[in-house]
Amino acid sequence: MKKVTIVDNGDGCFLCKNCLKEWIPAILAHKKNYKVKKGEVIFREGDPVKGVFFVNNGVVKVHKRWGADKELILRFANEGTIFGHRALGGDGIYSISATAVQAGIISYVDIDFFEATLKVNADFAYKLLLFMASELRISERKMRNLAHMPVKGRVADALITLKNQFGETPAGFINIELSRQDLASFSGATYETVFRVINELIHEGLLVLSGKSISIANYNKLLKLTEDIA
Amino acid sequence: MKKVTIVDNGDGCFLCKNCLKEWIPAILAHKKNYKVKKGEVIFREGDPVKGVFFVNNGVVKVHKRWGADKELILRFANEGTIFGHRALGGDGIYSISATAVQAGIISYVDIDFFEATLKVNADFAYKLLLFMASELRISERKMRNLAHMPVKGRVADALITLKNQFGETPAGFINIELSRQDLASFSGATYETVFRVINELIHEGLLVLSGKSISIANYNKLLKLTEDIA
DNA sequence: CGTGGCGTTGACCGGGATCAAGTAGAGTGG
DNA sequence: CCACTCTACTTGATCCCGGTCAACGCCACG
Repeated sequence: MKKVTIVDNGDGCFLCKNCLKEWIPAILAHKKNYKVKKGEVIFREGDPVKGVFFVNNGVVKVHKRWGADKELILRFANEGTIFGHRALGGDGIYSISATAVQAGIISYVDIDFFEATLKVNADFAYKLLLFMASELRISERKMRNLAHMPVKGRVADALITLKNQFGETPAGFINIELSRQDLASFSGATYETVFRVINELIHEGLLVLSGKSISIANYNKLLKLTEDIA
Repeated sequence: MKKVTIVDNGDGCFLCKNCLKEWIPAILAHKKNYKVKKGEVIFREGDPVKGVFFVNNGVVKVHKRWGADKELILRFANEGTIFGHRALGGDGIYSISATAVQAGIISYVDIDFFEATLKVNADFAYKLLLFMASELRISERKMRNLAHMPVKGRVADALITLKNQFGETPAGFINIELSRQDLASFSGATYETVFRVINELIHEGLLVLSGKSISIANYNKLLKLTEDIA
């Protein structure tokens, strides 16, 4: 995290939009806010762990590298979502990277304070626990998909996930601006393949494009591609 | 879980061999022990969630199906390890299956009691939290590997993982009896491919076989296959 | 003795990665 | 306003890893 601008616009909801309002006061006193630009790296695999982050505003991708020029995007964190918490109890080194894909404001809480809060506050720990259990279920599904589901299904799954997480614009387009490269990394496939697959999906009438924006034209058929009855 | 034998041999360590001894008394009072046979299904994807399990003894595979005849083994739980905890906060349906791969004794704690314990006991919740953070890191690494690492590397990684988790016999063989099919499912590849890859590794002098038992003959070279410098 | 499960091996082939090359837009400087 | 560069998008050609299918050997077991 280099040359970030410190801002202090106070509020915003953490961890999960609705469930943790009661703990914000404790955390508020100990957090710092940073403004991040699009594409800005927040932390990188191999960096020493300093704290835990929350997205106040904007979108952050959590990703993991392979070799020099391959990555897998594990998830996107948007407004109200924690990230960097996987570092808890680890070896003090981030095992993943976090990069802003849309400009925004992120909050930072140092790891010691965060751990202390968790140890003292069973309800808070419990909520985080549930969140992590849910992340684990998502991870396991994604692992299974990467192992067995063809690319077409994975792209469909990625689009559905994005729609669910970010919603749609009034015009019906998935409400996130994502480079094709990022969509590919999120699907676990190459740029070119994802491109071709999206074209297929358009020709089959499941998707509609407008510039870079993607709209799901036939949700049910798209969903069917993610099922395992092949 | 059908026609299991209830036994009561009392002790054994949970969650993590060394860290949770102090909480055992509370859980002991509310757990039941079951004897499981090799190959016995403990619960299945789609089953309603009733509780959380611990392995007292034996080995359990946690796996997820794809279609009729494909699966991915997510992890193995051995002595002292919790499983089924991902169901916490979910929709009340197991998203994965658990099957004994070696006969043993498992403990069962019903979900309500387990949740109540977590909510009341911050330290306990914290320990479980750390465990889940570690599982998340492992999952993410595995996802990345499934997306980008060739099968040979994944098999190498699987063997190293097994060695670390189960140790070696005095003769230097990985101390778990695993069908080739399970090894394949754990590596995220097919039976035949894994077979060929293991042959390669033997010819290259990295592995030695004795019946079904596998011994790692050159750990460093094996490890090198799991690195991303390709 | 059959029979069924697992191990073993070869032949085939297709999905998707890789490579290469062309196009279009967005900023930049003259 | 135009040339120039750079990055992202688009598309075709090729290749190969690894999945699929099929066949056979082997041993355990009813």
